[in-house]
Amino acid sequence: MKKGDHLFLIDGSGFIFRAFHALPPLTRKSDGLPVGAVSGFCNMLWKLLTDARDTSVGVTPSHFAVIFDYSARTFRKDIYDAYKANRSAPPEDLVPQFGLIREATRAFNLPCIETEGFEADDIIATYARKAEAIGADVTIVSSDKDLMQLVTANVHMYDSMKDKQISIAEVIEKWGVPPEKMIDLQALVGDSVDNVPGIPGIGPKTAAQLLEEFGDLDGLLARAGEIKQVKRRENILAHADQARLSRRLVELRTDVPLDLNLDALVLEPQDGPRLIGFLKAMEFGTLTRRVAAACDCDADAIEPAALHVEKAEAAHGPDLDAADPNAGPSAAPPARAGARGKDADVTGETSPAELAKSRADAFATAKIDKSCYVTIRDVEALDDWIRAASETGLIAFEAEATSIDPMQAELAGISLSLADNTHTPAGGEICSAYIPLGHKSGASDLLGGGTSENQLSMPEALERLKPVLEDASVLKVGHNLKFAYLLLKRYGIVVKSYDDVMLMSYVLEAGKGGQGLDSLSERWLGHIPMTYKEVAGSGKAGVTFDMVDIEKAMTYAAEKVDLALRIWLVLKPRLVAERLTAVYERLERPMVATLAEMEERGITIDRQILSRLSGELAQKAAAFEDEIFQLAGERFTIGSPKQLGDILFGKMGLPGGAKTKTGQWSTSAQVLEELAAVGHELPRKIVDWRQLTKLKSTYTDALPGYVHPQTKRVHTSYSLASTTTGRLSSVEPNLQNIPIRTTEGRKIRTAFISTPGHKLVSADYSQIELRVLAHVADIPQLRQAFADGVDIHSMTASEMFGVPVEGMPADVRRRAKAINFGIIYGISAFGLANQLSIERSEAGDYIKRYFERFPGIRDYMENTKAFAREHGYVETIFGRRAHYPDIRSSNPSVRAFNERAAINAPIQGSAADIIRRAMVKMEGVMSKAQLSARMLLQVHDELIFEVEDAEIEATLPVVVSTMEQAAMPAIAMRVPLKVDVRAAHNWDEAH
DNA sequence: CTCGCTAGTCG
DNA sequence: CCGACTAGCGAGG
Repeated sequence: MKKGDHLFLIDGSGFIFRAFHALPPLTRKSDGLPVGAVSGFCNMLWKLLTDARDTSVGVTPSHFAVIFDYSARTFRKDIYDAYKANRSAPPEDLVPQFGLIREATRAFNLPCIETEGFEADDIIATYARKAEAIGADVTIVSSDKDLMQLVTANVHMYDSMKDKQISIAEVIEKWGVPPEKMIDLQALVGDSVDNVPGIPGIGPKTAAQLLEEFGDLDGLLARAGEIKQVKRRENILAHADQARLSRRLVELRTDVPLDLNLDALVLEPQDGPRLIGFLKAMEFGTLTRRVAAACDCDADAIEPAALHVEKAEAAHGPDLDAADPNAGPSAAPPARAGARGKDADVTGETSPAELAKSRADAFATAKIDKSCYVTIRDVEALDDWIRAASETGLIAFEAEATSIDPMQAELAGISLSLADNTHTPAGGEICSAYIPLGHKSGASDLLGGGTSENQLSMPEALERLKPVLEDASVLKVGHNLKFAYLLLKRYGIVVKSYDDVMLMSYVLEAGKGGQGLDSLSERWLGHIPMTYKEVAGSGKAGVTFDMVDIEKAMTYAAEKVDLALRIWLVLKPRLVAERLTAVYERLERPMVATLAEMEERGITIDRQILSRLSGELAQKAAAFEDEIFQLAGERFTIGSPKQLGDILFGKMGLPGGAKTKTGQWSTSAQVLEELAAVGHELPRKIVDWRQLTKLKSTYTDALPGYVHPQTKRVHTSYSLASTTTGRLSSVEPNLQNIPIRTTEGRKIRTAFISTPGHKLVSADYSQIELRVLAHVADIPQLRQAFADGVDIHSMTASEMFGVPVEGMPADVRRRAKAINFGIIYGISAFGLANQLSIERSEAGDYIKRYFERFPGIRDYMENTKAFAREHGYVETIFGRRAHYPDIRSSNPSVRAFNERAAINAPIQGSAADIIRRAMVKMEGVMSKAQLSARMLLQVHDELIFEVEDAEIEATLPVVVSTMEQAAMPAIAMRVPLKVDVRAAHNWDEAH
């Protein structure tokens, strides 16, 4: 150790007692072993080891040790027999945790120090003084007053639970004397807990005053006769020896023989797998996840460690304070160690599945009590909630705003929900609060409504909330967190460490129903929540949330977070039980921040181009309308399929083809094309008119309306949980269906442009779904074709029809291409016949021939169907599940439809997983390569970036390799992935 | 004003 | 034949 180093000394014994009383009585899930203090201890160590700079310690440790009391007689007992004789046995629930905390220390690869005959405090004192002598700085992690005598300019204390540093000034503030006089002060005051006698009638205030006047204890005892107060003078004179004895008891020894010298305390790197093994054995899921992420380990692959400590008897914890001190609504958070009911988790569960079940059962019937919801209107109450969140490390939150568009919304308020003990679901206290921040006075105010009275100022509240929202050691729970994430990012808060119950449910139940908070609440809690409409009205009578009466808003907002927290408690163990944690952690949760950033960036569109196109389309469409009315002999609504059908198949008597499922004549493009092909003029013009009006109404007219007033860009919103297969979807506007297949439509893409000095880069996977098929079904010819880089449709045509690839007629290839797509879609003769406009029997022959050539594909399809029938779901190569409950339907067409979807889902879903992996990795890859490329859009198999001109050349290969390697290392694909990439100033030319 | 239907855009 | 979203129409509240 040298000058400038920084030694952290953890008062392990002190921490155990304090954590035991301050933290919720957490028990290990599987056997009810009390582990609350161990959990708090591990979280603290992790935070100090990874994040100490961000705490109020403000420095990173170079040396680190955890010090414990050696549970035997100490030298103080020899001095004074009654020393610590008042101490009662530690609480029953704490006993097994002593050993576990020592194990935890070793699992963190930290020195675990204890010396017979000395208390932890003496060892700490010895190390601190030695380090100080060398010129190193010391932080003692403890809030014990007995250690305050050690504080100097270079030795500080740190209260980890309050995140507060204790330096000279804090000691003076608290005790009225500087640290070096703490020994004398304690000698005068005594300590009834430790049986340090002191002098009767002298408390901290008097002691400080006396020391101020007489300098120190010796000075005081020598001149005690000068004291005016009779009783006080007599007490001091009578108990002078007692005070001297007390001083010997409280003064810490700095000469303890040390087994490890200072250099041996140097901070060693973490042994990730070992630590994860311990944390898994303790069932500390959140911390396991964090550690795994930090050390880039796969937690799922690590076995829980075998603990050396004897497993305690599974027992209920003691019923601490039975009464709830916070009965009745108040703006105070639920008591930390307060009332708790039956601990449903301790009733003998042994497996994650059983825990998941008991949680689900407990919550399915738990009553939701809205009477405990509160409004936070003052800083004190807010601070109480924030402190409680920091202590429990878990809080549900939601941002309420004036719009469902996070790019336009203004914050109206924030709701919070805390559980006093996350492992006492049914009986535990879950309570919620709403912090109104931007509410306006009601509409009755003719002046238009000013800011409502009696709410916290938004900047002040956000300043206080920011640290906890950005604190990686406090898990934030929410529903559809991307909304709050993006909204708060606009307010300067970047939420760190979160769980999204919408995504958790999506991973568990995609295909089984909606993932809205209302659906989840009904499904898991049997509770139907208030609707937004009930609170804010709708349509003409609707108001923005900031105009809603605060009491009403509070109930609605507080209920939402209450539900989110309960759903989290139900779903979190289910993820583990169903072995879906990796899917959630790798493919879902990281997408929240990735997509929020893409949405925030948006893309520039050229409104002039769109406006010019709109004009052209309007002119052309008008010309078609005239001609259509001429040919029809009357004016009618061309856009009405019903009216159009009457004209074509009624009045004009054309041969009607297909009917829709409601019995109407179909006027689909396919029907009209067939009529046009046999020489009818009107259907052709209808088809053309439809194309023009579609382009105009859906794109050229609509897109400019989405340009953001401030950013001047278009910000789509991606939905992470609306498809069964794992694909994203894009809304408001949908930027995943911008035209490309016709030259007219394609022009719209020229309106998507890069900012000056930049280009748009489009990178798309080539044939990713067929490659996935070749991988999962393991088809030799397909694998070979992709390995050789040959045209896959030509290869298919060649195999099926015996036509050489060289000089293949375009039509033969077209048919093979349709068959290839059909295969991915769970082919049917009906569908293929429709697609190719051929007879169903002919399509059937094609399929038969295809399966003869590629029997592995038929096997894959049959196996997938059988799996889906048996399990009700299918899986992607990364383990994502897509559920098809109707695959067992007795209705043959419903069943067949579900079978086709089930065949398609692993293919489409695996491709979706691959591009998700690429997206999650992309940002880190770019920053590592010191490139500033910004990912803007995702279109299923394509990513669009905006890249500075000077960096294009360097960026393209990075994009390509990140995308092509995206399946690795989780899956080594049997076929290569191929990515095509181009840069240009607009999307049309880049694609 | 809401909702289902038809149609058409994309991968 | 798979997966999405949106516009316009028109029926029903």
